[in-house]
Amino acid sequence: MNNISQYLLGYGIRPSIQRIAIMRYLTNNRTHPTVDEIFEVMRKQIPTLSKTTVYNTLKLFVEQGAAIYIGIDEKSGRFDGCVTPHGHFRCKKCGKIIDLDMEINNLLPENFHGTIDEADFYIKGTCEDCIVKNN
Amino acid sequence: MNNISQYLLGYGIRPSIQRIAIMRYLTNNRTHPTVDEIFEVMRKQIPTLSKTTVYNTLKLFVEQGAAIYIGIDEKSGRFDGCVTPHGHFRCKKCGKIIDLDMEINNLLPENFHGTIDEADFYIKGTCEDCIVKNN
DNA sequence: TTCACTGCAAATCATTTGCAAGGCC
DNA sequence: GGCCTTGCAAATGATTTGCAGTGAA
Repeated sequence: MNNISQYLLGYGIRPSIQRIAIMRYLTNNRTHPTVDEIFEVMRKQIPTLSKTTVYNTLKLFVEQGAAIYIGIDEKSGRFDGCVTPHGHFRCKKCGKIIDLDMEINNLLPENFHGTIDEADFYIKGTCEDCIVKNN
Repeated sequence: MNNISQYLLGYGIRPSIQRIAIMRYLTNNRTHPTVDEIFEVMRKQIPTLSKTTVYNTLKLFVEQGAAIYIGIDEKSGRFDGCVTPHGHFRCKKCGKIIDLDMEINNLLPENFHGTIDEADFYIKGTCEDCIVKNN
């Protein structure tokens, strides 16, 4: 019983081989991958893996709160294994997504009276690396 | 020459019948509609209207800065004719999207050094109406 | 044995593209 | 005439669904 199994169990998720592998990938690689990126990398380790399972698994993770869905990319959804509230920046040049440390809950407007399940701050522009490279 | 034509010309967009109608719809109805919602309403006024034209037009508006794309809905893109920076809240119960008045540019983290093209603050949860109705 | 999980294939849905016709300068 | 705009149909790509096989409690 490894710590990823423990993590999943803490969110009420049964740890199967596939689920452990996908969660391990998410936590080891903070690249905010798409379903396809996860699938392509994981199939090398688990050749029988189906893309449906990747979809199922990520959907389950998000529903149970073990991962978060990031909608900053218009083309396809991205996922983050870090569930602590923070913002996201996407570079329009290189496509990279960078985490922004922000206390999002402090930023809520005063005149807002609903309950909050999720909050994300999305920024798009050009990252420092691309500015330096003059891309 | 009406004021919507003027508005579009100010963004370098030639005002065709379709473009004026779609921009008028966006500014008169602050409902953050999807392409499909716009198409269904507009085809009653312009029966020959094609969904492709709605896509083309909204894409052009966003490129030219006359409207903004809202990625808060995982299913499909939404659009806002108000280009002044502000946040968005989506109620998970009724699906409604509400504008949040916020000076988004004041919220950027200090350690961030990229350039910014777009910024949006997304919140999801339950709106006041749905809380009152106990939906 | 039962029930959850997996994986394949087919279906669906949003969006894009190719291309021909129409309209404006 | 030439170019921009439009609209239809087909293509694409992401995601979901149906269903049968597998495996673990």
